[in-house]
Amino acid sequence: MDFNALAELLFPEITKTPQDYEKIYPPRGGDGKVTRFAPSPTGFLHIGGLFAALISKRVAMESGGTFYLRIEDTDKKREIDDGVSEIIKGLEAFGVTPDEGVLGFEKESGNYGPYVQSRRREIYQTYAKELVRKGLAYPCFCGADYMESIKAQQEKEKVRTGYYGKWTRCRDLSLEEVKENIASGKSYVLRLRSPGSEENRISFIDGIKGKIEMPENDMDIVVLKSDGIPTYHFAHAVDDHLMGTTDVIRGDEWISSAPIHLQLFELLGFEAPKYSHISPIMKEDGGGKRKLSKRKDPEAAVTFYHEQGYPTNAVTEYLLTLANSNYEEWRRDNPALPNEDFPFSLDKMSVSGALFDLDKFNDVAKNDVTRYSADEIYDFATSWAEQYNIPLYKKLTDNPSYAKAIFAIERGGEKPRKDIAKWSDIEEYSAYFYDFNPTYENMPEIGKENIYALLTEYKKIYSPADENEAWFAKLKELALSMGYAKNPKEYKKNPDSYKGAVSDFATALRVAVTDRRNTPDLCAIMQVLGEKEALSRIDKAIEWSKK
RNA sequence: GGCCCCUUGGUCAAGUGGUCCAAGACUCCGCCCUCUCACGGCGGCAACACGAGUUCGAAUCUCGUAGGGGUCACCA
Repeated sequence: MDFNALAELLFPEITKTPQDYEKIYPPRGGDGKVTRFAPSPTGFLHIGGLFAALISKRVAMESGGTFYLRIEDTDKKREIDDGVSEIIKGLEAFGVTPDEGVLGFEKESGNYGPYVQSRRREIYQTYAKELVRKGLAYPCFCGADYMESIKAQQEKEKVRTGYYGKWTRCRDLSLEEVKENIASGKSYVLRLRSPGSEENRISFIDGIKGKIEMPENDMDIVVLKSDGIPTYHFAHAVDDHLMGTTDVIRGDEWISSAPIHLQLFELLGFEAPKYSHISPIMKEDGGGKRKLSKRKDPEAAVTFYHEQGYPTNAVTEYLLTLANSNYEEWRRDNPALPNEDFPFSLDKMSVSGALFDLDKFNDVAKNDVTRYSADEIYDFATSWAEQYNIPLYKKLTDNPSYAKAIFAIERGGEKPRKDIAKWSDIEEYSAYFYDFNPTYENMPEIGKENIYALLTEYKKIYSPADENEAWFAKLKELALSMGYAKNPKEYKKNPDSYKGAVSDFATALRVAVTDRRNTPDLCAIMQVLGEKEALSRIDKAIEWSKK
């Protein structure tokens, strides 16, 4: 067989050679690691994708290397319209921005492009042609029907399914036969003539899982589809070689095709990258675990966190705790540092899949929120509300300083509150500052007449300028003078000698002002409300207690 | 089914042959602090999948079993 003739027959229009491309894309120099995120634009960005991208970026950052974004759009059937922009938007929202590659629609940076596979057709074909020339690839005219029939036969015989060994009908077609087939208009794919054998064992060192040993690939896998577009396997080898990727970090569903990839790199004369296969993020499902599914689980889509209003940084922090469990410890020791400063390490990655734990995530988010100032929270919350909660947006922007004052209550300091995990919590958290329609059903059980007396007396001593300590001292003094015990314990000891405890008084006042039993510091709340509003609320409660 | 990966409390996990009658975090519970809640402090429940072997000694090494996951496309 004259492979050169076959190559020319198949790729007459390809005039470049691999050497030409090697010149155009010279090795990158420097010893930083080059990583990439290479999704296909088939849907929203998945949390697992974000996870892989985050890790890839950190690995590059850690070594002073480069992290780039490549779009694998070789399957036009599954592609969706906004796929690319969804991915870019998603990455950007969570701060996983690429240093190089695809930046937006028709927009990219870097010297190793194009970074969109559909624009690299000629490159793939050049390398495919070379493969044919070397006798390592051949056209295959077996259609879907034949593939199905051998699959059925193989299943019947209980042997491995696939195009290999004696099942390869087109492997040894003569040049004449190929010509005839093409002339008669038959479509074909280009297959690898795999030199491998199932008997041989190959192994590689995975950056996360360690040594992995598998049988060598002996399948004549498709390299170019009938439309001349490469399969993932082939595009992966060509692109990651040409783009100088040193470390491929991807989901562990790829482990099983690693032998194909290793073989491809070898046959093409490329140095294989270091592979690190990360386990998928799982979800609890009726006692068992399963991969987070884009279909069934809303929290699988990165947009979920956006819609709920989780701080984007909290998502990153949680993902980092899943990736490197020492992250939490580091965070505790360095509460003020940006998470970029954390020394990320691939070999601390867990080998098994972690369950996504919403409780834990909420805790991470709450802690994250405690680190923001009232102004920052205001900015985050308004931009979230503008998109997802217009009534809240209106409230917040009508009076920014009022809103900021609300967020400032008990913020900062030694004992930060952890009420807010996500911006959508703010509506409920701040409700009584805006709409006040009290039911008073939370009033303490001390009798309306006592509440009446308490509140009327309180008005006389209320001084809006009082700070917490003075404020409470006054309240306590008044309560004691009116026959209340200094604490619940005291009251319980002698319930008959008191009308209640100071805490009942505080609760009555709290309910009068907020209609809730549980709130942050009441003194601060009254200050934020202002003297007029506070007094009017107290009056309202007094009115109620008269009935 | 073949091939491959995985297996420490409910969850995330530390642990690389003795320092482990197994750390820490989340959740839950109790107590303390306390004007409520929260925060914080103290304490509690709760785990090395199972079985053999190697070894003076195993969560840690080996083998087997079981369970979970992945993959077997002209999808990535």
